[in-house]
Amino acid sequence: MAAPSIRARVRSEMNREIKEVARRRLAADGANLSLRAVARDMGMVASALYRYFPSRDALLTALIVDAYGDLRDAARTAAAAIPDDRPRARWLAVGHAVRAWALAHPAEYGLVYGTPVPGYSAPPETTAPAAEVILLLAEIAAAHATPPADPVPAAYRSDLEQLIDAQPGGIAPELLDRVLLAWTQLFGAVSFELFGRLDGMVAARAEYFDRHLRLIADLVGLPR
Amino acid sequence: MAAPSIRARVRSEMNREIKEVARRRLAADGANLSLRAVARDMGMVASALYRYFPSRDALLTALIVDAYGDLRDAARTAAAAIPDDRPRARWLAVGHAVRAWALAHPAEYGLVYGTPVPGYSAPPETTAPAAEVILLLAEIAAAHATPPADPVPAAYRSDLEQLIDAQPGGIAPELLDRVLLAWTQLFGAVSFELFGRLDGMVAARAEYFDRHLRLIADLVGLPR
DNA sequence: TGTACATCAGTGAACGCGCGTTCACTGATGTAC
DNA sequence: TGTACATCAGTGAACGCGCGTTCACTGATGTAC
Repeated sequence: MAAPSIRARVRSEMNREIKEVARRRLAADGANLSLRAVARDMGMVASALYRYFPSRDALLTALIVDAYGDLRDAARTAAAAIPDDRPRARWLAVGHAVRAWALAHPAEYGLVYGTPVPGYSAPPETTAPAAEVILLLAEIAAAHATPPADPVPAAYRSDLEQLIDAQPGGIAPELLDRVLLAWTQLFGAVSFELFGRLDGMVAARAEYFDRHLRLIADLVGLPR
Repeated sequence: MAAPSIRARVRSEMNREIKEVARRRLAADGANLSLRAVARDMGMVASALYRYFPSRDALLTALIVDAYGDLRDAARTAAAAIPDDRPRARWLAVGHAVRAWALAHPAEYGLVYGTPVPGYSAPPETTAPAAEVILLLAEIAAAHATPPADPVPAAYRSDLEQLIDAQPGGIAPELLDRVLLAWTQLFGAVSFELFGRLDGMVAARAEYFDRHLRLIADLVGLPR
């Protein structure tokens, strides 16, 4: 295979830089990304961006896919740093990594876990990356957790079974139930902090979040 | 006291109608409320709105205050419908009422519990109404719940003590801790559903939410 | 009860700004012979 | 190795739209005498 041409290398470097600049704009202005603002920051004319992304939505989509990927990497790295025989510590590490990533990249977090951007509907290519963190949580739980046996209502149970069919990994519905609940609560806690709901109430943010994580770990049945 | 003049009555009716129309626009377009769109929908010219609200932000603020009030009313009504000696049922009723209100008023919910609106910072008059649901949850819990004794980290404990000083109602810090956690998880679960995070995963939304609520009730220590 | 004046809701034009996207173009870089 | 041609990144003007806010104005409604 031939080495990529100079043009191709410059092109992909440009691609990267546009996204980088767009992330900064997102951080400054919130979710309403403006192509013209991105172009200004790059010292180009707005129409030049169309060489790289066919539309504003395409750029947004790329940012979303990147955000999921970054978040997954942060979570995976944190998990890998804890030995396999300390599942609870690993669980906590993943949770704290998710929070740390969100605090470091609030705009990207908002893009992905915040109010949907009006007029933008996430294309199918964003749905697979969206599930990555759940999968990681499920892995940790499946290997080590023993959730309390607890009957699951029928309609919801069939949702669980469909998920298990789609992503076979040998997890019991009862455990997947707990993993989903845990996943919802994990991101609920992060969003609350990030979107300012704790302002003026809880100053000890890290401690408060850690408390959530431990209760969630209990919920999933991870050994203490 | 004199009866309000016709002019005053018309004026307050107009005020009400503007907010009503704004809510509908919010529902259609998401959080980026446009004054001109509201004016169009009312069949007036945009500048006429300035007779009623001094700026777009003032209108947003009014909508936020109203939203908190509505949500509180929905929660209070649900609580009042359950006899005092069935605290767990009352708790579940409040939770389901919050979710139902959010599903019925997604835009207003997003305004209040979603990603902060860029360029708008909530003025102080919105902070008191924001706490209303917590207070209701705390009331139910304080009267009936016995949370597991559980040491609270020092920094976070002082947050709790400050909250108790600000709103004295004879609640123990250990219980307020659980109420805050419960409140975070309650709204986390609602937001997840509303912002589309469950799409393609959980179809049995009500059952899933109910599961959250029951676990949260356990967490707070409400008797079964 | 009638008249003069003040209040105030709503109009319409304008200011100055921002936006996404299109299009014909220039000029540099790469490719084929 | 040199030349002719194709590719393609970036420009700049333009289209058609939307926005919040201001301002002088008209005309109806209310108030004071």
